[in-house]
Amino acid sequence: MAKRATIGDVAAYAGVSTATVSRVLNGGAVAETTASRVREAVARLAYTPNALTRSIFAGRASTIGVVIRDLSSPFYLDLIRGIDEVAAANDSLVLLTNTFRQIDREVAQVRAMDEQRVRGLIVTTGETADSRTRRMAESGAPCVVVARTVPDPPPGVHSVSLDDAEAGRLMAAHLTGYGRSSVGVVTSGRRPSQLERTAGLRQALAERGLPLPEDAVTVAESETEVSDAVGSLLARARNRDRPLDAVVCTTGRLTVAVHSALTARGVAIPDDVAFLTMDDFSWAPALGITVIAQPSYQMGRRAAELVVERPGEPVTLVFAPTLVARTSCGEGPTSSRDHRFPDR
Amino acid sequence: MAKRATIGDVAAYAGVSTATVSRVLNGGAVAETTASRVREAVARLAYTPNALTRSIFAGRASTIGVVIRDLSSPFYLDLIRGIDEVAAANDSLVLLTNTFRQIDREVAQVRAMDEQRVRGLIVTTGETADSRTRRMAESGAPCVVVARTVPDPPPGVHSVSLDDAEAGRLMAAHLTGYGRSSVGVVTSGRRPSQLERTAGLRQALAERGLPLPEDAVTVAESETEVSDAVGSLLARARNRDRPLDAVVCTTGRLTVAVHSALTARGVAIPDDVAFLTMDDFSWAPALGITVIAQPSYQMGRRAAELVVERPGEPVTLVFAPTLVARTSCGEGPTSSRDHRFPDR
DNA sequence: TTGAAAGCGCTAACAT
DNA sequence: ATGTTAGCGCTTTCAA
Repeated sequence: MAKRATIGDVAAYAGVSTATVSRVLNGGAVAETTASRVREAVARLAYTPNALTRSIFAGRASTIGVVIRDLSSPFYLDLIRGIDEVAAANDSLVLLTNTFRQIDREVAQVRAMDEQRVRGLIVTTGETADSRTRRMAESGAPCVVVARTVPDPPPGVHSVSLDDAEAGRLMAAHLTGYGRSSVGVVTSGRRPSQLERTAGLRQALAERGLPLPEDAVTVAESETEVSDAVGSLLARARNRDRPLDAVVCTTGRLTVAVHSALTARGVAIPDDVAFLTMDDFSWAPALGITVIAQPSYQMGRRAAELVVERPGEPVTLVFAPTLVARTSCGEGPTSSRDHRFPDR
Repeated sequence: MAKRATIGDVAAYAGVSTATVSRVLNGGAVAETTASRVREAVARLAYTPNALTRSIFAGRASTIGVVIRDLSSPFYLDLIRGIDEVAAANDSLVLLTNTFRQIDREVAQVRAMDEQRVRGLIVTTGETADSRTRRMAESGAPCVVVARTVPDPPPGVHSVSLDDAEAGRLMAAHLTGYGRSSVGVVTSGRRPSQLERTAGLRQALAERGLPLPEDAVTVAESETEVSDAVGSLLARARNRDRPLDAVVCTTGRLTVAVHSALTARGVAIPDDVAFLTMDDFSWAPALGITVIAQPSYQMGRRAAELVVERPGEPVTLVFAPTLVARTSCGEGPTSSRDHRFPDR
């Protein structure tokens, strides 16, 4: 196992001091003849500077930490792509971890990022990790919370999120515009974003004189729970005068599962029920599924830019959702060509 | 911007030496009373050890570098999930970059990983970066090449790949078993894996007396080129006695595009042509698309394990592809229930 | 223009 | 059981 050349080796080989080598590497005043001798030595010894040691001086690493809850969600994938692009343009690498939706991992991983002295942190975690992100921000590492707003953020703590209530409202407007009035919801738990989407939907429905009763909202934490959730929605409707004519899914993660559960039960989309879900995805055009899209790639870019640009005041960025109409809610008044996905 | 507490601050606060603090942190022999005083100081000062400085001693960071060609491919996503899982179990973080299929980025990013003194590297790059990975391996950072085998690998350089020729053979066997004989291929360029899949397909077809002429194989590098590729396949078939009855796509990245191109031209699957593609994906069951699946998650795990376990001899792991039969090649002899995806 | 030397935050011999 | 000291690989004064 060959030892790596250090700056000292290069200096010795070139017959200069380490200070001189450092200068030619980082651009100081060096005579051209000396410099070329050093470059020669660098090449000969295949010297690769140690970024770790370098960071010790800067006080911080050049990496951007990213803690993702669920790598399998298309939203997060595009988010990462956006982050990565900005990082690459700023000579940063991305230190990535996946929490697999486990809170204890979230905390451990944010701590690990802190230990790595990341230049900044982008997290999609719950509030549990907030105390640490605050401390990190204090010590000079900007933290950007994604998919959630932070109440009363201190300097250095920013957030990038979607206008979730508006997403719910868009859903209501679209559905009612297509003549649907009895909506069932599959949602995925207690996260603020989930709750606000449902709340926005409920409010906008109410404004149109349509109630969204509590038992028309079912919770499915995982894909396996979706089938039951959809079943209960369908069963509930059967006991009423007004049959279910629309199913809304508030998280892109469960789109496949909800769609499958509906299809498996012989429900025709959109003839029996309209189907409307969150987050655009590559197969949505082919399947004709109408979605509320988040500009996830842009959100990733902006999050990374906040890390790089380190604004003095806390920044709260709320992005607007857009509805991409296809055919899963029926053929409606306006039918425009659909070439919206992908958005890069 | 509050300065961070260092080990020296903790030592001073607790009235001990830095060596003692280091011992309680890393488990040396310390009197319980002293230790608790130190822990108290750690808590008071919110001391978080600097992993960077630590790595300087170890000679290496605790991070695993991962260079991915295309984050948007489902194959790579699951690969990363596997890597991340193993990394987390070994107190490692994943340093991730996306090359966006640009060769110059590949080289720069592998170099960046080297500078970060990653504990090991997992790359999906072309041969261009091989000289560097060899050097990294020499200096003690195991490198695992994914989706490609490395000819004559030196110690520390491993590979994890799919038996691509076998994938092609599986395709041929399935298609012919379902009575298809005139196959068209959409492939994505000159990568070895792509070529071998086509070669395997051609060979197995030939064994059954079915030629796969050169012009039945079209290349589409990007999604936008797919429509033309599919068009030329269809046009070519029209000028022959035997119409096209199967379309094969050799890369999961282009599945949507090929499927859409076919559908847009009014081609019925599987009635007009059978459709067979690479890589399982979450919508495949719903769409009834038959695929050749790679155990991408397992491949990620094994790749990361090679980094962690650092075997002395070069390891070449070739995984077997499996065909997941659904309905896109027609209803065939054996129809088994399909619950294969996901595989975690 | 260049070198000597101090020091970044931490660990690991070596003493005590 | 604890402290002292010498680095790890690099940058950066401060002199020369």
